[in-house]
Amino acid sequence: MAARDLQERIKKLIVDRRLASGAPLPTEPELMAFLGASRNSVREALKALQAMGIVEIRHGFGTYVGRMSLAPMIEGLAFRTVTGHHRGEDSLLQLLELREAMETGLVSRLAGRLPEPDLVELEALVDRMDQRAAQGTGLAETDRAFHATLYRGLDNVLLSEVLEAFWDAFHRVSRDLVEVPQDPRITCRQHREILDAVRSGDSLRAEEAIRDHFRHIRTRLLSSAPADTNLRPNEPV
Amino acid sequence: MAARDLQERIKKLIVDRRLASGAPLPTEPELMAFLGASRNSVREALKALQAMGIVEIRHGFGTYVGRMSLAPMIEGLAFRTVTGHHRGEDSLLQLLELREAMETGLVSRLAGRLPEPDLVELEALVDRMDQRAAQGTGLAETDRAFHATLYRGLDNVLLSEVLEAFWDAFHRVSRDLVEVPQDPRITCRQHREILDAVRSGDSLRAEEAIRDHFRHIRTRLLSSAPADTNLRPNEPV
DNA sequence: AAGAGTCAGCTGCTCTAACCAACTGAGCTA
DNA sequence: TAGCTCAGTTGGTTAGAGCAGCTGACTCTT
Repeated sequence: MAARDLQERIKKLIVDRRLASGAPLPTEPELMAFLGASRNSVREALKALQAMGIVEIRHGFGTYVGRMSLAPMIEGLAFRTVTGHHRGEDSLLQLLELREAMETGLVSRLAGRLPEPDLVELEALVDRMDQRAAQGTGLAETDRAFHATLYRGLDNVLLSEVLEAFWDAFHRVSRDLVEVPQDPRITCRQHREILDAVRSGDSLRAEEAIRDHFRHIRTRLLSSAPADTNLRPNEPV
Repeated sequence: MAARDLQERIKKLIVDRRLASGAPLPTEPELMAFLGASRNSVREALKALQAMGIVEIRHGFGTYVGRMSLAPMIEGLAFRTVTGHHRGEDSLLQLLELREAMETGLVSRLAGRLPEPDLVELEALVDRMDQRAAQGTGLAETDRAFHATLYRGLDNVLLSEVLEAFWDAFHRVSRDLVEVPQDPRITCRQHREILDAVRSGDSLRAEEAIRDHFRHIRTRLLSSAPADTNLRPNEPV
């Protein structure tokens, strides 16, 4: 009865006092007095809020209002996908489809509207991808950066974060769950095509380029071995 | 040091033992023994997992693997939006744009592909909306049901849940944060247009119908008074 | 014999009190 | 002045006791 309330009351405290991200919360003893609960209960509430990214706890320093990133969502999504996969559902494929649905819809409204600096940055990223592909290094980082930079142009922080969150969840799960046969050169070519299409301002071409990119990933996914040997659903943060 | 680990180890336990949603977890004493931690620490870890929807705790009964719904994500998103709004950001508008971006992209691929039973159900919903509009009753429920039923046809549970989550977050925040001038008849008309467009199989028309719907909501949002009187960021569940 | 009431036992929930560990900053020392 | 040390703050962890919700078997009544 009390526990659920404590969380709500702490959230209410944050809102009422207009505490911004990074602002310090009352210390545990202060919260005990304010909420009229034992230290234990207060801590459990804080832990739950921490798990939601609402609060950030620093040992020996204090508790602060969290940055409220979508990190907890990634955790939850990743875990959900892993368990679903183990139960024989196509959860990973669904996650990929979710990304595809969003990105195909979004890239078309980006076509021709991306400012030159962003295009340059994307160009540089694709070049870097080429280098890495030649070296045989992993493309994950640059791929993530490419997608992040691309949708930054939408001028909607929330939207960008959601897209990145889905990217993170997908890659974390697919890395741990399936053996993906890499194919760097094709990936590079597809990203360059996406970039060119966006630059040209041709919405349909851009959309098709994204769709092609995802089709490639999906194919790799479906043709991959389950590789279910050693489970490790999550890496330590 | 230990606390973060405990969560991971409990998650690992769920994965390793292939526990499905609803399956019982070890009791607190058993977890204490298994994890080699005190009761308190175990409980804090469980509370955090509960906040993420990974675990479900039933007083006097036991702890179980949770349904891993996106409810926690709604919580987090809603809170984030509320605090952002108070800080003068257009967080609520961003949330609405996020929904619009997703739905415009998705409705086009639904056009002409929705099975007849779903169309009938949508028809019934719009009729019900008409009734309620005439009575002056709230449209929220039927609106939610309409959008949920619409995207059910995508055959992607995750996608549907994400859309519903965004719907929930948006409506919860907008209900608490701004005074929205209702306009039931226009809303009804727009939903009927969406339905007709989808039924006709005309992708572009469907997309435009959705866009029109959101444009209407956005207008109401921007023209509304802040209504910042009595904050209540979240209702008790 | 069938039904309702009761109680013992599980479960998780809350509290108290003590100590451990990380960090800060004032004061001391070289 | 530069560096160290140490006291005081903060959160982290443990222990043990009692409270509260639920289940199932046992008993008493009908």
